[in-house]
Amino acid sequence: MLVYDGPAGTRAVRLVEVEAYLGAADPASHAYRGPTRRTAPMFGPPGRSYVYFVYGMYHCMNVVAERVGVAGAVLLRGAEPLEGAGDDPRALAGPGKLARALGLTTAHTNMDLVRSPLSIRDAPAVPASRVVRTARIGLATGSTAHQPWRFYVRGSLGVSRR
DNA sequence: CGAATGATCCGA
DNA sequence: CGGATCATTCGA
Repeated sequence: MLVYDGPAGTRAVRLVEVEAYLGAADPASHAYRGPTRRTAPMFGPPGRSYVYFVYGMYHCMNVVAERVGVAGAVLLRGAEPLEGAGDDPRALAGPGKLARALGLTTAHTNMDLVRSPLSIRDAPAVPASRVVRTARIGLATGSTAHQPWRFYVRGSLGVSRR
């Protein structure tokens, strides 16, 4: 689950859809061409956030997943509301909508997700039989475009495309 | 400095 | 399928 104790109170959601992004080996990744000011968190320590702004109006959040110097992150694409996040899972179905619902912006990039108001915590385990693995969404081109690096919980209304 | 573009979403 | 809308990135 993802918890944000922010200015609007505590908001908690149960993550049901994610995608993995690598570095130099993944043309679809922001980290493909090496670190920049924006993507620096992707090359930093694991367990921190990487939030970026795109299409002039949306923010998307990732969880950095590799050791320092190695790019790797998990894009949070969908969730179900638990607390303070409304009661409609469809409002959390999609990375832009998820970030918006929690009130996340680029100010929340590079935060320590273990010890900060924005945190990732354990949630009840999901049986492997309910986890679906598919290709990632919204990628233009690239050799990794068809890799099955998207995971979601079968049947959840918080999944962006079903 | 200018131009292109994007890990999206919504509405027609 | 196109438009919204702008920070970031790359090339000149």
